[in-house]
Amino acid sequence: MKLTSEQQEIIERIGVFFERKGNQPILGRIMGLLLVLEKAEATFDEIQDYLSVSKSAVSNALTLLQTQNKVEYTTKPGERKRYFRLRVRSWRLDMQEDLEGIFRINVLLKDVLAARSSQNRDFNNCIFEFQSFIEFMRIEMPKLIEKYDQQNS
Amino acid sequence: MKLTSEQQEIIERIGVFFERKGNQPILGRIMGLLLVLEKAEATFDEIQDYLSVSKSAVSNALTLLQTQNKVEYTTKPGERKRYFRLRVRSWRLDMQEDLEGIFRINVLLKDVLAARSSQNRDFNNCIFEFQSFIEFMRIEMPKLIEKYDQQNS
DNA sequence: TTGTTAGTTCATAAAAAAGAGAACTAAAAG
DNA sequence: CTTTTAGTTCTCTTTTTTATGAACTAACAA
Repeated sequence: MKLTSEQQEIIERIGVFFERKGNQPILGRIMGLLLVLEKAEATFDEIQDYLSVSKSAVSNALTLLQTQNKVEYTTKPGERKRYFRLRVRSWRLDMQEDLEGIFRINVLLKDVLAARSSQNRDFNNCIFEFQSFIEFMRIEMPKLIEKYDQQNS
Repeated sequence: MKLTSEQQEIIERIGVFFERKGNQPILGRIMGLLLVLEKAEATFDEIQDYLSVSKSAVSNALTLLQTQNKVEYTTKPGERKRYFRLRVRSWRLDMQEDLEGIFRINVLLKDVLAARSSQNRDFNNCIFEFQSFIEFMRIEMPKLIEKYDQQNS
């Protein structure tokens, strides 16, 4: 089975997206592949074939994706192969973590302020204001998520 | 002038924070340095001294930070040196961009859905739900920011 | 027991990123 | 002008990342 050029293009774009988050290229492409395949799953060697990468690269990538809870596998009775697929359910948590990651500058800025004398009031204030803004967002974000869940229940 | 070990430690932590966002190590350290210095500014060679890196590394890093609008410089009458400092005011916009970056998976997932047949309904639904969640966040986030600005005006 | 399949591990090659240091340039100072 | 200062650019080395291919292992199959 071959991928359409539309599928290939999406895989590359998703690859780049995850690569920019600090993952190695193959990880993103595997995610893309599993998103794009109709069955939404693939065996080890299918992944190898579709993406034309080496066994070891696939093995390492899958191990990583599994420890990151992004991928899991099932087996089928009487078959030795594993069928790998995305754990889409966990993505919302992943995204919340990503957001937390952005907001984590907050902690650093608090420490910066603690380490600074009160000498340069203007600058300190500037930092403080930004830091308050993040604190606000950090507190409101969970409320927003709650709101969403109430709307959709 | 020397940095205290507390200052050095904060610089490293801020360095790592920015490095993990995909910037090269020196960029983050320069940001950290400018956050930690009482004057909140430094000349080219002060940066070199404090961080003990080469001229070229400082030059490249500063150029980059300036094109990213993270740093600017002023000059003082009768002096040829430039005084580099952070553009803290723009950080809120930067952060909004970072958030947008996270939410951009949304667009990709829409394209994924468009490229998929209706064959695998379960999976499609799963993607669609996640995608709706992001769309919700993406719409609500600006409102949240507005709310903050109203509270603090 | 021997073979086969499915995947892992290890040693290394290839490519990319980060940074150093010297040569260079532009502008102001003497 | 010539010199000095401040910063830039270029070349090359070091380090890190990414991926390959071959050897290896575990489990089941014949």
